[in-house]
Amino acid sequence: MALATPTAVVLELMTMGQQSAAHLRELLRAASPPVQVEHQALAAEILRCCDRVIAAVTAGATDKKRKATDRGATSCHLPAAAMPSKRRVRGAEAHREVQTDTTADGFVWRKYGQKDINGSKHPRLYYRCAFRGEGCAATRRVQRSQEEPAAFVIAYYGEHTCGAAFCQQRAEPLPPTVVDSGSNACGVVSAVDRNRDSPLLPSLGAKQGARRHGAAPGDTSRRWLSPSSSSSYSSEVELGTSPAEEFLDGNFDWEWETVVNSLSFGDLLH
DNA sequence: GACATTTGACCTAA
DNA sequence: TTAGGTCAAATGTC
Repeated sequence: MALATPTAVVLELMTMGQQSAAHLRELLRAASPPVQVEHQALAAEILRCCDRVIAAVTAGATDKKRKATDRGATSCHLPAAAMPSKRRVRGAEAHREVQTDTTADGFVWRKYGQKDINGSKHPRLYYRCAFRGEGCAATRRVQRSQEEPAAFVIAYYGEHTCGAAFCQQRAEPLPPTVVDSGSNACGVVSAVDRNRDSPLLPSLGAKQGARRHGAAPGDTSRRWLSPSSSSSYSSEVELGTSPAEEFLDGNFDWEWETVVNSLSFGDLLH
């Protein structure tokens, strides 16, 4: 999904959200019997947030044009996370997505770095495909939007050869989708905690087991166990958790958990 | 003990 | 020279 500039994407999404919120507000106003005042206030609050984000992004874009020759992202109102990469010449050209609440995309990623970025209060996280050892060179860069904490700007680099080759060789393909907690700043209970006792996901929380079985090969190879060497390799689900407090503190230090469960994907997804 | 994550250092493009 | 991207040793967790 190749998108336009991140700024355009954010604007488009926020405009959609704004329209939806406005629609919701009108529905609540016209509701019969009348809904509670708090509900209307909530819709109005959502609308205000959208307005503010759009205003901020628009201002940032204007500022960016004005300072086109200025390298410093710090001087720009636009969140650094939404800025086009100033440089990314290693590897294939990226495409970029903005996702809300989740960074899950159906692939298994391994974090290999984190960097504080100038002008952004949230660090940028670097992931590479967990199956790098199988020759998959895909990487991605994840950064939470400064203006919209629930939104992640995710840039992808390289192509997944694991999905096309490695995964298809297996009787049990990698999950085509991901169970994700919906990392956000709204105090959502982490998926791990939620699922730990779930009868559907009996082995969630068996983090160590996930590491031993699921884990990705290659990379700094001495520490990576090839899935093909594991007799009990099973489906993996990547879960992102983001304690609201930590995020609000600007730490953005959520933990990615790679969790193995013994269920089929069909079971997992239904 | 085995593995994932963290984080400081290094590399390199702009 | 600066700062984004990556590496790899140290550390933490199970």
